[in-house]
Order: sequence, then C-alpha cells, then structure tokens
Amino acid sequence: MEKYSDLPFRQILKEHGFKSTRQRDDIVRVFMESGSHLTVDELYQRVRQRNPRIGYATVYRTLRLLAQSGWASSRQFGDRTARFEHQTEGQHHDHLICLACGKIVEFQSERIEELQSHIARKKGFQIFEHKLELYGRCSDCLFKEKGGGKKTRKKMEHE
Amino acid sequence: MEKYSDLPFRQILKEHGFKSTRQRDDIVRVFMESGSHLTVDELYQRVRQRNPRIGYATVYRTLRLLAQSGWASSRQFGDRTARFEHQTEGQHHDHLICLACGKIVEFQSERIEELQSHIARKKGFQIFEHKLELYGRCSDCLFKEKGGGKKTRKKMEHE
DNA sequence: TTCAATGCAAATCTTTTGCAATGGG
DNA sequence: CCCATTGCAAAAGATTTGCATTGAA
Repeated sequence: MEKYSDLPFRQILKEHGFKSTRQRDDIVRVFMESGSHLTVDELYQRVRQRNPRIGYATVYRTLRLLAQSGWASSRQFGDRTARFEHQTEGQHHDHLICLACGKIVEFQSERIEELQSHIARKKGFQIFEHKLELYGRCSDCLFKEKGGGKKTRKKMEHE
Repeated sequence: MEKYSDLPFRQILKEHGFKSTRQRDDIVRVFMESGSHLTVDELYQRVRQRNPRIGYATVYRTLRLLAQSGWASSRQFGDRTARFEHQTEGQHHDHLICLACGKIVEFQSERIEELQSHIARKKGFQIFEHKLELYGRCSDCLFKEKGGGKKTRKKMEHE
C-alpha cells in the first residue's frame, strides 16, 4: 500500500486551495489505475469496492476537479453517457470505436492535425481543440461476423 | 402553398408502411426549410408556430423516423443536447464550431478522409462513419475579443 | 372499421444542486 | 474552530414511454 500523501494530485489540490480528502484520494487512485474511457458509473462502482461510503455526487465533483486541472477529460461516444479519459500529457489523440464490441483504440495523426489547421485558417477559425472519432468494426468483430475464417488472413480489404 | 402530397417524404412513409399525418408533414416541412443543426426544442418551437397542437413527443418520434430513413442525422456538439442536421445526399461533412457564438460551419476534406481510412486499415478497423469537430473561435468573435480592430485586417495569424 | 399515430403526463437516464452533517487544515 | 467537502435526496434537463383518444387508410 502506497502512502496517500504520495499522490501528486494532492499537490494540485493544495496549490489551488482545495482540501485533500479520503474520497478524493480514492477516486483519483481508482481513476488513475483504470484503463481509460470509463463512464462515471463504472468509475463509481469501482471506487465503491474500495470505499463503499462514497456518494455518486462526489465522483462527479472529483471528476470535474480532475478535468479542471487537466488530468482528465470527458468525451461522448455515440451514446449519451460521458466517458472520462486520462489526459496524457498534452498529447492529443483521437479514437477508433468498434460499434460491435465497444472497443476503443486511440491513434494520432500529425498529418490530419495539419490539414485541420489548414482548413480552419481558410474558414477564419482559430482552433482550440478538436474531436475525431472513427466508428466501425474492429478486426476481431469483422472476423466473428464474416464467420469461420482462419485467424490470420492476408487480405481483408473491401472497397 | 404547396400541396402536402408533393412531399417526397410521404413516399418514404408509404413504402415502409407508415401513415402520413398532418403532424409529420408539418414537422418534416419545417425541418427541411430550416437551416441545419437545430435542437429538438428549436424545431419544436418552430413547428408550433405552424401548428400549435403538436406535442413534443411527436417531434422526437418524427425526427427518429427521418433519421431512420436517412433524411436526418443527430449530432452532439459539446453540450448534451442533440442537434439534427439534414443528411445531404450521402455527402459527408464535418464541422467547425465557434465556442463563443455557437456558429457552426461545415467543411469537407477528402485528404482527411483518405488519411482516416489509411489509419483505420493499419489498426484493423473498417470504418462506417466518422465525426470530426473542430472547436474554436470564428473570425467574427476573434475580432470582437481582441477588441476594436478595423473590420478588414490583412493578417490574423497567431501560432 | 381498425390499428397506427398522437398528446399528454409520467417515467427514465444522466448530471447537477441544496442542505444539514462531517472532517481537514 | 471554520468553512470546504460530503452524502443524500431532490432537482434539472433531455429523451422515451404508457395509455386512452384520434384519425388515416
């Protein structure tokens, strides 16, 4: 068990004049240990396992705190439930979302970002952030759907 | 006044075994005549001016119908309210959104779409659709914010 | 006539908020 | 000790649904 005081987030809280609490520690911990893209409810359930006395509202409030300090950010994929992801060091990334199994894969493309700035400039916009989401089927689900193919195929290009 | 029976959407309804009604006519009409990106409430308000006896639920249900037949599609920009846009003939387009005044400008980039397919292929995904949104400030708002500049400036490039 | 569509209100679902009780600094 | 934070429950906002009534075919 690590010491709570080791949590760097406590530092952030202090800097901004917020208090550190058992609840915030637990929520931040669980959030940090989790793979990204959790819904608030998923996070709440996991936090509850560690500390069953935590309220839903506290999870929301702490998540907002995390977002405000740049540690987390929220996204909506398709559905109307927000998902929170770790803010990976200013590194912007986008998402591939499998509509069949829900898998979310991150990617990054400098070329696309360049084109975006180019377009924005042409339209007179100054871009602060962007969201790019590609929805489709991941290869696992494609294989499952097409049925019975061997595991390793060479070609799977369709127009 | 055009004849209701001229509405091509009536054809779609019939083909799918749905009934044409005064309400559906009115809603589809107003939707078609409106600039895109209306919220349900905005559409509801406008439809009410034409036909005050229409219920909120009917607007939702008709919008779903429009979406299912490919005439409309819903999007969430930033906020948690859905906005509906016309489905412009299979022509995919993306959006620039001004965070200050809410203006939404559409654009299209074949180069970006190519890069997207390329990335998807590398990750083993097959893409069915995508969403790309650029959030920032439109030039109007940029001028307003920087204050007092002349209307027509030559340069406004910031890094 | 018949059953889909409507209007209304109530139900859901996600997120936010008011407030008395709690606990960090 | 003081006031920010918490937990709960209630509120709010968006969307959906149940059901008796209406109306298109």
